[in-house]
Formats: sequence, structure tokens, C-alpha cells
Amino acid sequence: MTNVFDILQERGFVEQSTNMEEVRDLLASGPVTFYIGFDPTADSLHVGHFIQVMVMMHMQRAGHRPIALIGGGTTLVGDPSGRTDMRKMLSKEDIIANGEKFKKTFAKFLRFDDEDGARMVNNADWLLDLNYLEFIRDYGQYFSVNRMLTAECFKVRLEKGLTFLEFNYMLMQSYDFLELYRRYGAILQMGGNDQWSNILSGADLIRRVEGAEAHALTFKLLTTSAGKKMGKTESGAVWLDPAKTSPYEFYQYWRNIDDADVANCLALLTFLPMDEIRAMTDMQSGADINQAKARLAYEVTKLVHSEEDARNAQTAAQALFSGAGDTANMPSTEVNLAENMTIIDLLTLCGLIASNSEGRRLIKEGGIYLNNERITAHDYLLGSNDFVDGHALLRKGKKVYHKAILK
RNA sequence: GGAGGGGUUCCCGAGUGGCCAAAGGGAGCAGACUGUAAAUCUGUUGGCACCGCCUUCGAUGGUUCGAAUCCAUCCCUCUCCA
Repeated sequence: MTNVFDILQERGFVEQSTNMEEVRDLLASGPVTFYIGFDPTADSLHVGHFIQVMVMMHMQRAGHRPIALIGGGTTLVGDPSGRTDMRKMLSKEDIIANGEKFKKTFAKFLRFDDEDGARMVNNADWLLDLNYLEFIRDYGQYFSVNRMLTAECFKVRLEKGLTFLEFNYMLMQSYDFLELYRRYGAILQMGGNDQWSNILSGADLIRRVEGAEAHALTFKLLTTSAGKKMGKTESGAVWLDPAKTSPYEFYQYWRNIDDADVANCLALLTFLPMDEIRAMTDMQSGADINQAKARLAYEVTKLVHSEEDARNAQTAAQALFSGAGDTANMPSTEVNLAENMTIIDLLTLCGLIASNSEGRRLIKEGGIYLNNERITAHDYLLGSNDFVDGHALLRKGKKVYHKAILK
């Protein structure tokens, strides 16, 4: 069987490790208990988290034991890594509620049932009860402020300002690693490359306190070929929760990504064999890369949502972009046809525009279509003849479709 | 605690009493071209009952016919000193 380390490396996940060779050998020698932490700062996981989930799935498939750590405690502090200013402080209630949502999502991707399955833990369970004096006496002595200050994750913040609260984040995360080592024998922590300093610091702590060897392995962040963070849209992040990002929008996000990012995304976000991915994306011909995007969108949607959702999104997209056809799976809104309802009112009801001004602007620019006819008057009045078979097809620009259904 | 710098529209950043809904850039959106891609070009980007009106330049008060611009107090932030 192929070493999962090689799989991860081949697919382009791996960024840094405490020791590539040792970690590779470790993973080859038997089941390894490892963990990845997720801070519940929002009420849903997003695609940036998903790449970490993919890693856990690869690892579990290879027989290793994942621990998904929910940072109910660390979120109270707030990770300063990669941020130019302090995070908004979240209330305890929100953090707990977010953590519950995370749990449900993890359950979709990992096997938690049996003895050797994955575990889900919450660091609030041990961090909340720490006694300040005891903690700094027992563990504070192992942290050198001098060294912490040289850590990359604090560099930016040393220029803009860093509070003592956030400075402690590294200690909390290090203690997590130690705790999981003690409780479950976790000897490997994985995470996004922005977590490198935090992870390293935890491995150090285990070495100093327990005299044991612990390892770190970090992964590339999901970025575009231009180096920008992926998974952002005009309306915010691309969420895994279908209530926040519908499967159709989710599908469309991947369908529309840049040519340059397709191969990378296929490798990181799907389980398709690498040979197949290379065959799909190595070709010079233009049409094939477009096909690869369709495949990417389908596969990722299937993984994150379901095969049915993926099929529906695909059917809806094909219908829309290859001319009129089946509109059954398009995003839709039920509306009442009111007296004197203008096109702008309808766009607002369907959530396609944020203000009337925006609607007026779009119409002026020729970006609004009703039943595939360009609308030119912002005071266009809707009549029942605009609703064919009880629905009207709205389009904003080239790609945003919406169906208004009469109640 | 002391001295000095700064807080401007989504972001960066100009603007030091009327010509400012506020230059320029980035990002977004739309149009053209395309492959539901990129690049490029064009337009656009506070709100509304849109040739007019209303709200915005950290907060609250004040001066003035008139303030993002001046004054006072407060909050936040950076640098140096302690």
C-alpha cells in the first residue's frame, strides 16, 4: 500500500514538516494518532477548512486515527496568526453554538463510530478549568518570549499591535497538543501553513515536558495561482453549510474558477486518481480544461453535499448555459404578483440586488434579462404575461440566474 | 503616565473652510471579446420618490451663512520615553 505521506505530497498538500523523512517513516510504520484544530469563529466551516478535512479523510483511509479538535477554548482567545488586526471577540454562547455546527459537518466526512475511528474533542474541556498561576508556573517556564517574538505569525502584529491576550494563543495551542498527547497519544499535529509556529511550539512543549518526540506537518493554504486566498466571493466565503451557500452556488463557484487553478483544486479537493487529473488538465487544448472544471465542480459538490445535489446543480447549470431548458434546479424565490410591480421590485424580492440604485444601474448597463430579453427600462412593469407557466426567468449579467415563481 | 503621529466611502490612500458623495489605485459589478477561463478595452461602484433630496469622512458637542477640513472633550491606534 502506498504511504499516505506520498499521496499527500503527490497531490500537493504538503508544505513544511519538522522532519519530512521521519514523518514519512512514522506514517509507514503503523497507525498514527494525529490532530487538526478548528476554531469555531463562524457558524459553518468553509472551503479553507475543507482542505484540512480532506487530509483527515486521506489519513483515515490509510488507517490513521484523526482527532478533530474544536477550539471552543482557544477561540475565546483568538488566533493572531495571519491577521493584521485583532479578531472580533466572540461570545461564549456563539462559540458553543458554532462548535455544534462544526461537529455535524465533521460527522459527514469522518468515521467516528468504532474504537479505531476518529475522535472529536473540544479544548474548552481542559482550557476552561486551567488555573492561571499553576499554568504559568508549570508551562510558562518552557516558553521563551524571545523566541516567540521571532515567530512569523507575530511579525506583522508587532508592527500593528498585539495584545497579551492574543500573545497567549500560542501557549494554548501548544498545551492542546500536549494534552492530546497525554490523553490519546497524539504525536502528530497537522494544519494550514499559517499554523506552523503554533504547531512547532506544541511539539517543542511535548519534547520538553514529556521528553517525547512529536511532529508537525503543515499544508498549503488553498490559494489561487495568483496567490490570493480562495473561497471568497462577493457575498463572502464559500461555506460548506448548504443553508449558507446553496449546492448550486457551490457548484458554480468551482465551475467558474481560473484555468490555472483547476489541476490544483482537483488534486486537493477530490479523490480522483492523479493519473486521471493529469490527463484531464495537461492537455493544451482549450475545450478540455473547461470540461475539467465541470468535473471539478461535480466532484467537489458531490463530496461536500451529495451526489444528488451535484447532479441537480449540474443539470441546472447545463440547462441555463446551453440555452433554454430545464430550470427545475435553479435557485428560485416564490413571489406574489403585486399591482404595479416593477422589474426592480422583483429583483429585490429575489435578492439579486442590494438596493434600487444598483438595480437601476444594472439595467442602464444592460445587465438584466427577463425571460432572456434584455430589460432597458428601469420602470418596466410586470404583468402576468411575463410569467410563463407560473414563473419568470431572471438573469443578472452572464452567470447569475434566478427563477421567480408565482405563489 | 509623558511627547509626538494617525483614525476618510469595501480595502489602500489623497483631501486643511465653500467648486466634496469626496482625487488616484486595488477589489467588485456590468458591457464588448471569449470557453460559465485569463488577458484587454469601456462603463460603473452611499441611499432614495435619481435633472432634486437625504445620510457619510472615529464619537459627542461647539464656532461659522457654510466643516471631512477650525475648537473642546472623549474613544481607539502607532512611534519614542518611563
